[in-house]
Amino acid sequence: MSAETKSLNFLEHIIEEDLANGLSKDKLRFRFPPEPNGYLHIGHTKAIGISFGLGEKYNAPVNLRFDDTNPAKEEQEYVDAIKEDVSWLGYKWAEERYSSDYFQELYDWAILLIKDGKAYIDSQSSKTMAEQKGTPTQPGVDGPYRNRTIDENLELFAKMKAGECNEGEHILRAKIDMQHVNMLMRDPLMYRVLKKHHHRTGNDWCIYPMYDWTHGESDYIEQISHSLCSLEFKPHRELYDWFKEQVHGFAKNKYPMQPKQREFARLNLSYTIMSKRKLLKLVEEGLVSGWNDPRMPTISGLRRRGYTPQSIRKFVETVGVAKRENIIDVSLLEFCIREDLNKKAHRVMAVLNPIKLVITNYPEGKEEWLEAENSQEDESAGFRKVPFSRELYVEKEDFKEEAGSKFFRLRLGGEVRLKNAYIIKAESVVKDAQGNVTEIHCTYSTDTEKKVKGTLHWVSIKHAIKAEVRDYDRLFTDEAPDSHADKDFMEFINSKSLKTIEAFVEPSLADAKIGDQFQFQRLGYFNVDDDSTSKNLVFNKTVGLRDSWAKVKPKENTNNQQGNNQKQPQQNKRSAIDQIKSYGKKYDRMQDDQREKAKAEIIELAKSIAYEDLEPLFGTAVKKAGTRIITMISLGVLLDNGLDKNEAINNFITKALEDKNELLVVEANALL
RNA sequence: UGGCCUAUGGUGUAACUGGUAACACGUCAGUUUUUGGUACUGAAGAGUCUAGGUUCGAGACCUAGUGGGCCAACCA
Repeated sequence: MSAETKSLNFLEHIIEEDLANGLSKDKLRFRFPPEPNGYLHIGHTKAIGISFGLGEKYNAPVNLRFDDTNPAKEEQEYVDAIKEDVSWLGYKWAEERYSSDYFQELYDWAILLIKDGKAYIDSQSSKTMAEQKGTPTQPGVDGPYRNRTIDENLELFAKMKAGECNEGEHILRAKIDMQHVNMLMRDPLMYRVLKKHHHRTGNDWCIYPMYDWTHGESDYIEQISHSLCSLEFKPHRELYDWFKEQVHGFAKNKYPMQPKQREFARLNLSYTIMSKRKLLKLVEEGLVSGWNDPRMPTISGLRRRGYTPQSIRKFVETVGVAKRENIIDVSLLEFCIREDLNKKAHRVMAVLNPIKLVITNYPEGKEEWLEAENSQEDESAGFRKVPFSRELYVEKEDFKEEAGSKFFRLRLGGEVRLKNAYIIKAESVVKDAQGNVTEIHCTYSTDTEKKVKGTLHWVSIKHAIKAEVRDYDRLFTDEAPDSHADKDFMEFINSKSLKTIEAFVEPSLADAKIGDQFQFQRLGYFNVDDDSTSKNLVFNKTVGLRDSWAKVKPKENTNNQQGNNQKQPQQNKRSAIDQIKSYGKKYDRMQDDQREKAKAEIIELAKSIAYEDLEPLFGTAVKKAGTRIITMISLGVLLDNGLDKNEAINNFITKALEDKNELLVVEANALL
């Protein structure tokens, strides 16, 4: 129960080990370093949660650092949005920093590196340099400028900085090793000429440092103890360390601690994408209303949709941290927001798909204001009044003329409770020319103690307020839209991801404010959208309630069968021989009937394997009887299909006959 | 023809320096219920990718294989 019993993730293990090895706890310092070139998304909340979470756990400072070294892509708008999102999540950064704060210091160090013979000016085109770089499997070759004199390098670098060079004319690169197995170590670029206005440094600079040179040294300047980033930066670590060691040589008095980069797997969510570039495309092509469209996986989108900071933090916490690729099921995110809103949201009644219901024995013109509980989860939530009258709206789905015993809602002749009101009985219906029910006529009873199976929500027609409700579906139809080599993620766009509904809500909602959150009873959680006005209320459906009725309900579930589709391909993906092998692991421990089934499966699978697949298993260790048995069974199938016995087969069988495992002996005998 | 990372129920994470798998979501069933919600109780579901090795003992350590990911932007 207590926090200390919770097991540590691998990053915490690393930190604990460092502390045990003498790192002082007050030296711990982390950072979250976004590039201000887009909005933060749910994937970033993992990185944020890790670094800020560690900060909270160890009471260590966490800087928010904008990695702003590419003026071509970065904008103040993004800086502001990022700050808003991080604050909204409830995290407090120790200091707001910018990589651009360090341009001068970085430049000074670059000169020292040149003087050390560790960096040089290259003056070739990017294309020829790329060619000289080789490929992951082929080493690179040295370029013609690699051995320029230090003086010449210094002079050219100064000219670059002075604005005397054009973009692409010269660059500064580190002198490491063009034959290095790690491509990043093949004389990486440190500076390029970029005659662009920077959102903070204006036109002060016309050379800008590259990521590898900037990022590590920014960590170093800020004396970050653990620099945590996602897995794709793993290859950069070697370079990170190389730069760090060079600079530490000049600056160890000023900056004693050398940071340590460690990498974790980024978060992926099913049915959405996590790439700023691709999200930008959705925005630019108008497929969503903006970065904060409620369907977007951005923090601002989730916020507008009605997700709370607590729910997102809980989500990130439950997801955990490790180093393997993952796709997290959206149902976990949905669980987190339901759990949070269940405690907080007040219950109200709203009818999204109305049908008129008339209570024939309720006097015309009469109205009553009935007491309704705001939340059964929170006693302090109190009560409100809801108006009741002769004519109501209820959900179309809640009525059927005839229905099976599993249908707890209203049917002709059946009784049902109206939430917060009376028990009614359906007596008759009115139909239009096409035979559609347009009105349900009921009688009511004031005996509310009576037990009935169903309870319906409703709204008094006379008092109800019209409201716009936006119902969202997932943005993509594929579980992993950007993981297909042969298909573009845009092909999986769900064209029906937004449904606008004209709904009727109870009058207490008249003064709901933007951002207010409610549970529309029996339907789900909804919040008041930014577009809402007092004249035209707009609600977003944050998430539906868990709905066990939907699972029982026959057919008509059109697009909710994704769950089944997944299992098949996963199994089919394993080759027959692998499936057979996995039977082998447990074969000798199975119950008789299970074993019969398994054997039949194995015989089936064995028909599609080759002898070459099987032969290596002849050498299986004696103690692994199961594997040897399944091998024997499979071998039998191959022999039946015309395979000739050879030396290896005979040896395998002979050896098996002497085994102490009876099952194996039986199978071996069968092959004689 | 390379290097690095990774492999545990449907999903995600655990298992302290080796002692035969736990938690959450999801699924199923029951109880409660003026929400087919919530809460509570219970169940099913993996023997840890494969093979070999070290060991009294391996999910953990070693080797090889297989699957997945990353690495050749004057992006970060």
